[in-house]
Amino acid sequence: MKNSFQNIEGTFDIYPGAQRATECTEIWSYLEGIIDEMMANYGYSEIRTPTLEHTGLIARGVGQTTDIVSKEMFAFERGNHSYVLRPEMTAPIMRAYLQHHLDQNPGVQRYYYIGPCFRAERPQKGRYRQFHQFGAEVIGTDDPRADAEVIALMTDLYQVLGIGDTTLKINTLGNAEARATYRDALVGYLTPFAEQLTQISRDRLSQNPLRILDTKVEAERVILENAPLITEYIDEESAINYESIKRLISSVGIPFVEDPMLVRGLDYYSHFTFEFEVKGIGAQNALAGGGRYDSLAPEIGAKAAIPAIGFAAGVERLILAMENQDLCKEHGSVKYDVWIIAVGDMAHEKAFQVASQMRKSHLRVGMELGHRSMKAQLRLANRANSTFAIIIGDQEVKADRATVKDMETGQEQEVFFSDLVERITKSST
RNA sequence: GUGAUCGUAGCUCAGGCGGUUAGAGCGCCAGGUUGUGGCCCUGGAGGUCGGGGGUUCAAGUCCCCUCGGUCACCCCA
Repeated sequence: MKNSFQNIEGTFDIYPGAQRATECTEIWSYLEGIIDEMMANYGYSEIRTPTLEHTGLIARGVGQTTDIVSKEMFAFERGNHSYVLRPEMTAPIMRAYLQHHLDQNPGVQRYYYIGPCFRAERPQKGRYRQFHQFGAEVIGTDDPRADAEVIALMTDLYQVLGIGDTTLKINTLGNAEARATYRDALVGYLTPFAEQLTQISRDRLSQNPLRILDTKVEAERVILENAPLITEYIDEESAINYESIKRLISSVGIPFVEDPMLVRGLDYYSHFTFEFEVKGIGAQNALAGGGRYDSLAPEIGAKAAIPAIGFAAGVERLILAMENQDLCKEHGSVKYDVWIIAVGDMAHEKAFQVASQMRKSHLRVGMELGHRSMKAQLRLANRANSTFAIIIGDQEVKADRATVKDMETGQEQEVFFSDLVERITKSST
């Protein structure tokens, strides 16, 4: 490249007309529009928090021993403070909730967000160093309907987008005591096999044994076949809630698969957890993941637990799934109502005024700004997919009439400048 | 962080075992039609062959380093 500056590894630009769907402005706009609409349908309000947070918030919230905190953070020092580019949004949102006493608002709080997150991993398909997440959080209730609601929300979104082939996996991790008992049982079971485990799993045996459950190493999976299941250790309240959630989502026709090995990699999850997967987007097939995180609030400064449930979904992965299922094509180009063609200095000024007037009437107006031939400008009108071309030359300025050309039929008509807006508005809607 | 693989025009790619001014298609610009798009024809612009170093009379081609892309492990959205 002649240009010596490039975007940083694992990041990418989003620009109009990009060949890759994940880099194409039009696809992003379309998707963001659908997400905003869906969230509004469900009564979720947008929340925006800073990209930068104190390192301590993330370390405490997400968990010191998680991979995200221990090796994937973009953190830096400045003055006496340590900052991070946020690797996820749930902890920041809970921080904002506590900081602004949002529990004082009436009723349960429902939020959604969309924005960039950062993790220092080696990039691959569906995984970038700067990536985008959108998600929803319901804070202030432990009612199973909240859990079922966020599931329904995601399911509806996939349906509206037309995405098929998704699998919903669900599990419950129980309360803290249940998990501790299970953890001991699992460690007890796995310790005799320690010699056969990978180094990573051996470390986890003492650090975070539940993480061993989703290993991909075949030998370890074989060992795990006879391991105790968390299902046998779940506390009664969790079990009842879990049954309610299953009943609720079944009652609205949402299929799911129970997976007792599903544990999420962030420390704040407890009770209900879930994950949406899709085929065909590479090894990183998790479209969205989430669960209940009642214990997050006290971890970052609240006096007591605050019941909450939410999920995070990857925007890039969603776009990859759309692309894979051929759902990106029709969102490729902007359609113009009119394209104004001006030849000559007098015409240029007139065209500027006409464009201004038409734009005030909410028409989509395109116009070239250089001094190019009529032929060239018509070609642009054609490429821009415009319904009409309005031709303004010396003749038109003198006659006080523009030539309006229907780009599909090729038919032309002379229209007084004063009647232009009305003429176009009538026929373009 | 580990590994594999790739890097030639804006894009997709050709360039046998090193050998003249590095090519094509698409796209872009202009003209063919002195004021008319799509199709067609003609022409043009655009490349220090990712970057640096080395071997050689000679490197896009061979060697080393480096920077990126892609994919997988790992992890997760």
